Amino acid sequence: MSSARLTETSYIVLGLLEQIGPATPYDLKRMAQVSTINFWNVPHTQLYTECARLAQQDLLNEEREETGRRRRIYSLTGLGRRALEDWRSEPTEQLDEVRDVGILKLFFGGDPAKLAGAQLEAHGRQLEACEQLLEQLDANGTDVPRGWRLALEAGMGHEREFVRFWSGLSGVGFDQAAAGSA
Amino acid sequence: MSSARLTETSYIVLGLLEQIGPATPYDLKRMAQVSTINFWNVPHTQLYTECARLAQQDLLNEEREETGRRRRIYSLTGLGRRALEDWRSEPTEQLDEVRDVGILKLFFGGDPAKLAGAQLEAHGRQLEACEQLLEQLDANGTDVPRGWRLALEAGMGHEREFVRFWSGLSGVGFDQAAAGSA
DNA sequence: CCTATCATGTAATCCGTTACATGATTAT
DNA sequence: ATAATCATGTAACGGATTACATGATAGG
Repeated sequence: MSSARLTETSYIVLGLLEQIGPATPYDLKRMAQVSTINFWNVPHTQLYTECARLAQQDLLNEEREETGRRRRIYSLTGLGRRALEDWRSEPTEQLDEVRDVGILKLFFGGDPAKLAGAQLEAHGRQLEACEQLLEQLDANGTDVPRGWRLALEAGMGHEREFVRFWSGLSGVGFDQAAAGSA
Repeated sequence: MSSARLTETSYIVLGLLEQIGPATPYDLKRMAQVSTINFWNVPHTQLYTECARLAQQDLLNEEREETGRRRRIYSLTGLGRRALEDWRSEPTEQLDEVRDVGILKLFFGGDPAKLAGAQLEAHGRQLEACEQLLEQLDANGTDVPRGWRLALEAGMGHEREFVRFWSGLSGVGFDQAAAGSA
């Protein structure tokens, strides 16, 4: 009913619910941890509030367990399903920024070599984690959605690009970094 | 005085002020448009409020024009300069996500080929804009800070990676995208 | 002189983060 | 049983986006 705008977080909730069916916010959290977490993390508290918000707009159905914990269980309504489909089927030209604190420090005069050391370390670990996740996906065979794999590969591409970029700076001192093209 | 935490936006303001000296928020906006804007945009209204906030913490000095518009002019205090230096000289292992709506749609089942079309278009334009900016930087020769160029090159690397990724999907229909490794 | 656009700012709203808190479940 | 960790949430706060609004400047 209320016409508050839908954010990316909204679509993450709608999309996850479409894939697993009725679930609690906590279920969504666990699911996100092995899927979107690599490129779009959403803290668990937001999943609770976002589910409630979407329910208010009749995009989700909300039920409560009769017994015990009385957890809230959410599922897509027809309206929610349509909102998701509309969003998904509309290609976007939106360009999102690669907001990276390491690059920001570099921009404002941080020491390239020192930054590169820390960043290479971190991105290397991240890349390994991605590779492990990829293996898991492969192990599960065909029942993992196409998009999961594609998004993971996209993320890994950027990780490799980060590694490439920082590698070029890792041996470079303060002075040499200034040198332009030969 | 008040001990509110400093955000990346704070450091952008501090950093820009270090480079141009005393300036109004509007000056900062114009400066950002030819420098950080490519990888970290900050809306102009935030520059006004952020300057005020930093002044309250004694990180910036605030003066007002005597005449006419009575614009506020900000400059770094010693405290501000030190805060910037501390932040900048501390390498970070922080990994920021590449939150991209196109990838998100892909993840949730958007059509790879359709998305690729729109995304290639947009990223292609962006890459061109980067190249033009790079030429401008080169034209200005040596008085453009080292970090500007490095950050721009980092951004361009990611743009090229986007192009590479979506290119791989542009000819792919709904069905073929499912095919794994041979 | 009138209009349009640029310049400059304020205020409200809302999302997202952080802090906190308690009920289950498992391990020892 | 008790401690520790996992599960499940609520509430406060603050930064960021959006909407609005008015004063200068330039073009016609």
